[in-house]
Amino acid sequence: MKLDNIFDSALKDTLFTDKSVLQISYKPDKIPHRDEQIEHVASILAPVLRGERPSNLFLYGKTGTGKTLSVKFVKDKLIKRAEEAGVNLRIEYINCKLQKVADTEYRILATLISKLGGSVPATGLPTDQVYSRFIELVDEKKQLFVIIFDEIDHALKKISDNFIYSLTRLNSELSLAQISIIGISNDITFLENIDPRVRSSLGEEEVVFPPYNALQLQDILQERCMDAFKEGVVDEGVIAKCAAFAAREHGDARRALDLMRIAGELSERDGSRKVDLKYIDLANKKIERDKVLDIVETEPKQFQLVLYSILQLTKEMKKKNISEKMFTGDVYNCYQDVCTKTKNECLTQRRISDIIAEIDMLGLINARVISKGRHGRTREIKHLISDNILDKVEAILVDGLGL
DNA sequence: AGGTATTCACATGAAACTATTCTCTGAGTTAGG
DNA sequence: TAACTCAGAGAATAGTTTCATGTGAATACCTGT
Repeated sequence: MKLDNIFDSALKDTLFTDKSVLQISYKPDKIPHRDEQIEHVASILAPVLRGERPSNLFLYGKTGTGKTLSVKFVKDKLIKRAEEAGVNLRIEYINCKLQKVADTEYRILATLISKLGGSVPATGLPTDQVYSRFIELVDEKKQLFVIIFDEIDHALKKISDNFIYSLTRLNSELSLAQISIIGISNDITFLENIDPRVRSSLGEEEVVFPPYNALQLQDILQERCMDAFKEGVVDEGVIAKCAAFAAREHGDARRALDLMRIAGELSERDGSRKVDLKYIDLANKKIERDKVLDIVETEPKQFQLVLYSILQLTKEMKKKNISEKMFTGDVYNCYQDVCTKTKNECLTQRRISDIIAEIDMLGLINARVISKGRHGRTREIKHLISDNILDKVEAILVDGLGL
């Protein structure tokens, strides 16, 4: 019986000792190649042990460079030491990217309050009341309060700058407690286009997390694989390749770990006793594939319509065997046809232009602005979806659009 | 031939409009005293 | 009477349209040799 085999192998032949080690949520007890940053952060925050307010701190670096991990690491140690030293210290971590948790001013305050042990209704209260409730709670005893805003750029896109600004100015209103803010962002340009007042108050100190290089990634993987996999399952070469893959993607450690985990899962499913080189390739494809499919599926209808039009046009071009270059105008015409056919409302060219630019940002298409001289300026568009998932993508689109 | 001016087909920006979701207020309701 | 609920006014927000302006180079048009 085939099923039995599957279940049997799931029970017996697992390659992992502890898969969670490779998951993002895992907190290792050492963080290789981040000593400098960790020390820096620690030295900035150290004054809390003397009961002084530390400077506000701003961290940036691309995804998967260990920002969150390092901060949490320092946070835990610091809390421990503060307890020993008898300092009243609170450090709260908030991820602004998680919608429903903290992507509006109100919600951020609400989460903070609930972490402080208070409670507010999920909705219905005026924001300034929540605000004063928060102040009240913080100020009820002498303490240092450090708030960590992860992915702060996400929040500030939606919320007005002066929320953070007023948070930083809050100290003057507090008599007993003191507040410090740690902002984490993976968009380096983010600080440049916000209110300068916020910039200077938030960025009293800055720490940059550079991307890992291939060798460092290799170290990290090595370390984790020792705990995650059984012995002899993963070869040196496999780790090296995995590191190389991730290093190409701006040194994203998260990516490297995902790759490793999925490669492990795939080879386990195959009943292999080792994680082979080929599984890294497979895993890479799978990640890519899942990412693309996920994007296509979750984008709004108008995006799907545009993407569908682009795919249709590519097909037509191939049939007629002309070069597969297409321009905004072509796409718009095709899009209009598709809209009438599917009875969707048709947006302006202006909007489609923006949508095309956005799909470009998502990496599904390549849209380059070129000038064709007398024949105007336009975008030259080409889709980047690899052939082996084209059918799947199309199926999703057809399904989603009710064609 | 070489230089300048035009012109195309959109790109890019700003402002206004619209529909939907959130916030906030006060009236009405409930339960306990 | 205090607490709670809930409808509807008003504000915030996202997505879009309208209007306006900008852009790079192939091409048309000169100009003097």
